[in-house]
Amino acid sequence: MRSTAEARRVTVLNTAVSVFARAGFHATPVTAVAAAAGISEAYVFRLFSGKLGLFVAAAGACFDRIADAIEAGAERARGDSPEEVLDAMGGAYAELIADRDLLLFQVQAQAVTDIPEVAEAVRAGYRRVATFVQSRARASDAQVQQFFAYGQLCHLIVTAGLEQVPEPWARALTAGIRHP
Amino acid sequence: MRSTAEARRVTVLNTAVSVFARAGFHATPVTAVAAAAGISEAYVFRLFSGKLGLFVAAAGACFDRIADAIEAGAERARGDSPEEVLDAMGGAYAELIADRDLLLFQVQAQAVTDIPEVAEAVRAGYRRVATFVQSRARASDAQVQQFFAYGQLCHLIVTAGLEQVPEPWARALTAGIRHP
DNA sequence: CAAGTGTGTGAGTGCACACTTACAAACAAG
DNA sequence: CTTGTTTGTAAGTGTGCACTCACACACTTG
Repeated sequence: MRSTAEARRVTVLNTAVSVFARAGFHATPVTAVAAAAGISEAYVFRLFSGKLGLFVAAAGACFDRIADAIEAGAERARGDSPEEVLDAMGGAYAELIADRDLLLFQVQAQAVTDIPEVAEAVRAGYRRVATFVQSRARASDAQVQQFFAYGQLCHLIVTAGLEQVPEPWARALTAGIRHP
Repeated sequence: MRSTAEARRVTVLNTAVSVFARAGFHATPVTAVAAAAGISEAYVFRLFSGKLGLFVAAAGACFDRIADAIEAGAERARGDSPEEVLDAMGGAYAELIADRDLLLFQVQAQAVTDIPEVAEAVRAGYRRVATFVQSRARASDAQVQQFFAYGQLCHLIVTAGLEQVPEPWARALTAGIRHP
């Protein structure tokens, strides 16, 4: 049974990302993530230092998964040009967030950046992803900026459910965004 | 004293935007907006149908102010080309969100779109703004999309406090964004 | 087997907060 | 002045939830 606690932490973290993604930090009781993880609320509190510690750790797990996916995507690029590599990264990201948990968790995390620990976790996450994108794709500042701008646009499209809106303005905002 | 209630609603709504902007829907008690507005909590509940009604009404007020600012900005455009009009609109928006309340409220609203009434309010807000931008600037779908993508990027820059980060990746993301 | 260590929980505790109700003062109309 | 309406509040009420603690089972080590 050695070190099962560490294994627990990993599974709890992944379920925490999914559960927090739906209603956010303040609206989801830790009972909810405990139940989803199949353990008691008390044990979650033993595994993590309070609800905030759990959320911050979940943010780390979330950005880890995103960074891994983008790094893997870069490997599948057809060529070496910034455009090709960025395109491959974008495709990998689009594929990853198809289930929406990772995207919605990012939105929830950004909403509670008034908590310093969360703000730092968000910065750390984007630091990792952005530095990798910039160095790996050898992209210009403007290209990196555009990459993230359209990534953030996805947040709006998904949270507002714009794929379901047939009106022209919504079609304009969602045009060309990969499989939403 | 006739119809002071309606005037109250307006002032409460504007303070509600500011107060909700800081910590979001679930983390701000209606006591907080009541205190900021200088009235009792009980009266807020009489003026609006529950906390949710207050938040949805505040969202309406928030998007009204944004739409008004962008419409006014469009009037100040130097020329009639889509680029010039979009630039003027962007400038007006940048100026408006200098105090951050309107920007942060949008982030908070997007975070609670799991509540259908909020999702509809967000859609209604973007419907108004996006249709105006598209028709007034006579911009292409791609231009409108880019306009909103970089608007969403501002959400990330502000919530994560990227203006304060001197590292290259953060400089790339904030490059050229007007006075943050 | 006894003692220790790590994994796990049930049953609280206390507090914050959404919402209500009963009541009061200001003002208007007859 | 009385009656009615609107603006406003103080003082609850009930509930949900973060966090704790005492306790139990599993497994190891000597």
